Amino acid sequence: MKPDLSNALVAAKTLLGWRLMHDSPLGLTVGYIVETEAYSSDDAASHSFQGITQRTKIMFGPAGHLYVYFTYGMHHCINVVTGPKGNGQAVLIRALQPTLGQELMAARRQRTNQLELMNGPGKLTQAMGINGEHNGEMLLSQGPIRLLSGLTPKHITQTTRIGISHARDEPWRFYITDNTFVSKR
DNA sequence: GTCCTGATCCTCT
DNA sequence: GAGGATCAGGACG
Repeated sequence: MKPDLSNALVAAKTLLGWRLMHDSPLGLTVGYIVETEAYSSDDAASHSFQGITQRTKIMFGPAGHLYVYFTYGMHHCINVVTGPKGNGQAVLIRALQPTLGQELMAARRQRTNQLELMNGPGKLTQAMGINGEHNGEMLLSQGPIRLLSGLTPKHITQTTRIGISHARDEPWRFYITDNTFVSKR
């Protein structure tokens, strides 16, 4: 079973309720995807807007790969590449609900509050042990980081994206309604 | 709860 | 050289 990654907007909604798994040397961590943002090819807020660069070339590759970038001098964020090859779309994973490996997540995060393990894009990469080494990983095969089917959310809330200065009025952020593990309501 | 700030460095112009 | 798809902690109320 594979998610519909034909375009970023569809994929951002589809991926809610899917699980992200990382089978690392230290142990297994898994969480439900509860919050996403879509970044399209003609989107001024997208890293791909300026065209292919060393950093963004993964975004222009085939769908289903992991795009990892480093921001604010200290945080990694992860995206699922979507759309046709050469188009430059992706879905940012903003929050996960922990389901397996909470002890390892807590150790990596130096936090024990379950709600604060992965309720933000920088937090979840730290909790899951994902960094720049994983840029380009294939998520739909038997690699160390994978997408697994999960639940179908009852209700989805659509709203504007967080932390951007361009295209800030576009309602391209999605989260599972009433889920307590999202980054912000 | 809200607001403000410092930390810290990669990427592209 | 500027800016960034962030986070945590402190001040304040």
